[in-house]
Amino acid sequence: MDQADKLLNNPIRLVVVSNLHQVASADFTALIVLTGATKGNLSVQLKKLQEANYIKIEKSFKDNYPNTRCSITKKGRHAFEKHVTYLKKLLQL
Amino acid sequence: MDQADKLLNNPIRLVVVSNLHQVASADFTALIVLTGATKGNLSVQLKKLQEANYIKIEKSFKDNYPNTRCSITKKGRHAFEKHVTYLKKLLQL
DNA sequence: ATTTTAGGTTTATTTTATAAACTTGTTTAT
DNA sequence: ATAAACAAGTTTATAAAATAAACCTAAAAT
Repeated sequence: MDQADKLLNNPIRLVVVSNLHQVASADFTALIVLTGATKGNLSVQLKKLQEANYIKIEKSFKDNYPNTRCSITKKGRHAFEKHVTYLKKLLQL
Repeated sequence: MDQADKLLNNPIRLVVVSNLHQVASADFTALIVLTGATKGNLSVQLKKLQEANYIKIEKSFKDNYPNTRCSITKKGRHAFEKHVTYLKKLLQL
């Protein structure tokens, strides 16, 4: 029934998904600042979210530099909301 | 400043601490039921919480059987409350 | 007396998290 | 024009964590 979402236990991924739940999209650099993660770590965590189809990653070039832009998917949004519901119940919020 | 508590990322530990935050004490068997964890896993997670001084573990014999009773410490309570505050802020609750 | 149940712990294994090292290309300084 | 520094990531090696299987000790049941 009501369970913790395994992907959303990790604090970096939770911050990312929580943010993408609010903001249409965010790029790699913004997520580095937001999470405080190293680039390598963020790269791995984003790939996991993408593989689970929680987020969509679009690569392009911006001002001559590679740019990685992330946005939440319907599935990701749903998972996030379910996880929040679970937490609220557990923590009595 | 405001950060996720590493020990409370794990869902089993979160459920345990959340419960002990409300109930004076709970024994091993009750926590097995509550968390749905295997005995081995719960044993490990409780030890981690104890090593961090988040919970106190008292062993005795009850009806001739060993009985492991857990309760939250001041430090555990504080950590839990801080973590909840962090989550509320992050998730906008 | 041996099998099953109770209440755990320890150990082995898999998974996960993380940072260091690497890659590819761009801009700036010499 | 070349070298050095910067930008934006990815891959890989390593450390840490999660988990379940196997194990232990004793009690109760058959």
